[in-house]
Amino acid sequence: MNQYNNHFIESLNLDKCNSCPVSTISFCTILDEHGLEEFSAMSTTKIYSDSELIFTEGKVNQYVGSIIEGIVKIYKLLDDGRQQIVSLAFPGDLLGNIIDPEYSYFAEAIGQCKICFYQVSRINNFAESNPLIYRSILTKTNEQLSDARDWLLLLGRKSAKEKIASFLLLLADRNNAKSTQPRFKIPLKRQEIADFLGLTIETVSRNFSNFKNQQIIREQVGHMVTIVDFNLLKSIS
Amino acid sequence: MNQYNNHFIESLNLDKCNSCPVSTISFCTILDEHGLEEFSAMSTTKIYSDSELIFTEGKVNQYVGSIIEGIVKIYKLLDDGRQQIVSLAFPGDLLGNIIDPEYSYFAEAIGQCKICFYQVSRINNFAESNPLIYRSILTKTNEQLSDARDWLLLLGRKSAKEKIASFLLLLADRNNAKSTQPRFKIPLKRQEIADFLGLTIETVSRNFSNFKNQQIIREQVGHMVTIVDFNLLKSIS
DNA sequence: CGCCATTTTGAAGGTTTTCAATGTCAGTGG
DNA sequence: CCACTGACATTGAAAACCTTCAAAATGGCG
Repeated sequence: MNQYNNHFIESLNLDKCNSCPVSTISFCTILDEHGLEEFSAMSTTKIYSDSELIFTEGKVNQYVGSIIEGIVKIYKLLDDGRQQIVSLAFPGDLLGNIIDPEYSYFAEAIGQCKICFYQVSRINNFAESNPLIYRSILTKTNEQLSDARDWLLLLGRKSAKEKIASFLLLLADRNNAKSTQPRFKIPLKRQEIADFLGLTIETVSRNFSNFKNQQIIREQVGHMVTIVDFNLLKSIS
Repeated sequence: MNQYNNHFIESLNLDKCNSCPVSTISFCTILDEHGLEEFSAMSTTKIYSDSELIFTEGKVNQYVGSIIEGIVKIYKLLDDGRQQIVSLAFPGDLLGNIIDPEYSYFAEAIGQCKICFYQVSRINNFAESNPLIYRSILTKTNEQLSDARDWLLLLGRKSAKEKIASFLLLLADRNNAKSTQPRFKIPLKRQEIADFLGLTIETVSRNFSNFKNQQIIREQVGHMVTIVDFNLLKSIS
């Protein structure tokens, strides 16, 4: 009975990874079957609903996660409440890190999110026999660094119009919308777009209106947007 | 003769690391004596003079470096020449990465710099027998990511005045100036400060003038600066 | 001393923000 | 079914902040 039960749990774990939609892009993808078996046994999957907090700045860094479904916004706050979104994390992206003693930002679900969590301490134990997991985490971290630096250029040097154009192209890219007229859902509210682009909600709204008037984009119900003139948008960005 | 020569070279390499001023903070610090011996044999030290280019965007990523002396600015450019400094790298900091196929930014020496280089391919070979080097690189990369995200908040949400204050405090911190009235050299020209803070040179100059008039800072010849009212500066930032 | 790069300062202008009001839309209850 | 509500988005007008353009001042160095 006990034996059967253990076997059952292990099967479940392996099934979980085998059926995981991000198994080929998450940081765990480098593991072989043996490593994955051990690794999957360490994981806990959790579902968050819209606007739920996942990490809080200042709290002890106990868990890292891998996003399975949904989008997570990573943001920082100033004392007076001004907010800056420093990253949007999509499925396959790593949430948190295994280095810092505490979280240095907030993470919040945008819409429903499914996240696969690991204890930081257990990852480090695991790494003793599977050190390549460090390289895999490094790869993910390096991507985030590269994205962050691209965004520094945007925040520091681009105009509002250029920022909005870049934002739309980023979303098109993240949605793998390869058509000449990509169509996708904008997952952020106007205020969140503003907090991502370092603008006010009014400036965001005005620039969206301009793009719509100039027929560069079209917006349908439910925040669906179509990029009508992709090349023009690219040259603006 | 050959034997003697080989031994001489190995001694030189070990000496190099033993006398290295950043041996306790660079990413190579985790290596034991054996690892360090092999590692140091892979390294090449190079000296750059002021304004010399170290990396160029788009070039194949062949080398990573560890800064031994001096400061390096990492920056990105827009097509029309607008520039954004995305990082200032100090002694002990890692330059470049071992993941990307090519450099995605420019790196330029600020003043004279001494840098210890390693071939990316050789680091990866080395890691096969010393995988913990990945964790060490991860730690450095993670720091850079954290700094980049702090800077996103600054660029996106702070006023010019707050930016200048934050910049001064950053320099004080990097100079380990723990006095109540820290004093240090500003290594950047006004234009570079502007490119770091997402401002124009005139705005930077005006805000420096304001701080000087309000006796918050004092500036001496040779870009030496004293923070007179540290707490005020902190509350402004 | 004079040159050149750099910095500072002034005045005008523009972009973005702020403040305020209006508009839209989905959900709720009369 | 439609009015009401509250959250979110848009629009307008004025103000603020930062930039742009221009000129003067400073400072290092031959």
